[in-house]
Amino acid sequence: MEANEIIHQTVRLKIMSALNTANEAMEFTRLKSLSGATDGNLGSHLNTLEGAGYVTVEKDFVGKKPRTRVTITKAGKQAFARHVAYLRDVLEGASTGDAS
Amino acid sequence: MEANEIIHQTVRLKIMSALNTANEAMEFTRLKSLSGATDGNLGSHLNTLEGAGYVTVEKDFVGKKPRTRVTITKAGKQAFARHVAYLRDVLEGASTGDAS
DNA sequence: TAGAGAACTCTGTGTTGCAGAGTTTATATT
DNA sequence: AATATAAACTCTGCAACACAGAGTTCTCTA
Repeated sequence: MEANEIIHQTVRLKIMSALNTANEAMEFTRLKSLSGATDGNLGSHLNTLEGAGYVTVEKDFVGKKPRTRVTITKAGKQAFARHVAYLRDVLEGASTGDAS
Repeated sequence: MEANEIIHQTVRLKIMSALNTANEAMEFTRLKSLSGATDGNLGSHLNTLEGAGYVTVEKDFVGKKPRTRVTITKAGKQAFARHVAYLRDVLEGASTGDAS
């Protein structure tokens, strides 16, 4: 089993976990305070996740304020679940892994 | 709670987890096959971990062959346990964290 | 008109991770 | 004696990354 380096990165791991748990769209602002990232940084991480097909990003306006909402995709959920399984494996020494 | 970036890196996470589980010295060669890292890379990761005080590295000779053995320290065990707790927190959405 | 907030994009800097080459020491092989 | 092999490195690039911070667009509010 292999680590998913896209998901493993700490900021993205927080984002993916939050989205996975929420199971519904979350706002940019929410993710920002949750992850502690700056605007630019968060935008870039979301681009990475979107590029991987793990999240979708929708922009609309509420009244006149822009709103960006992020939702985890099916592929994202699967990749996340797989990575969590990988972590469990590694952390519990469950892998008897001798790759030699 | 904060991520431990030293431990979080995938190769080092594997190493720390293996050492923590083994609870005794492990050989360089073993860690190499286990982590999949190249010689140089593994050496450098071990330096990082040693520099952080998470492992001790002992060199000796068995017969005439050099042997490097790596052992997790008390501080290493603590840091590892804390990071695992952090991961559990993040992964289970246990942190209601709003850092705003 | 002057802020303020949302959600960026862009640029620059510093840090990493990694492969691969070269090094040391010692044994085994021819 | 010469060669090869193994262990465990160090060193040198290179490419990717994370991050801060500045600048931008749009709109509302004071």
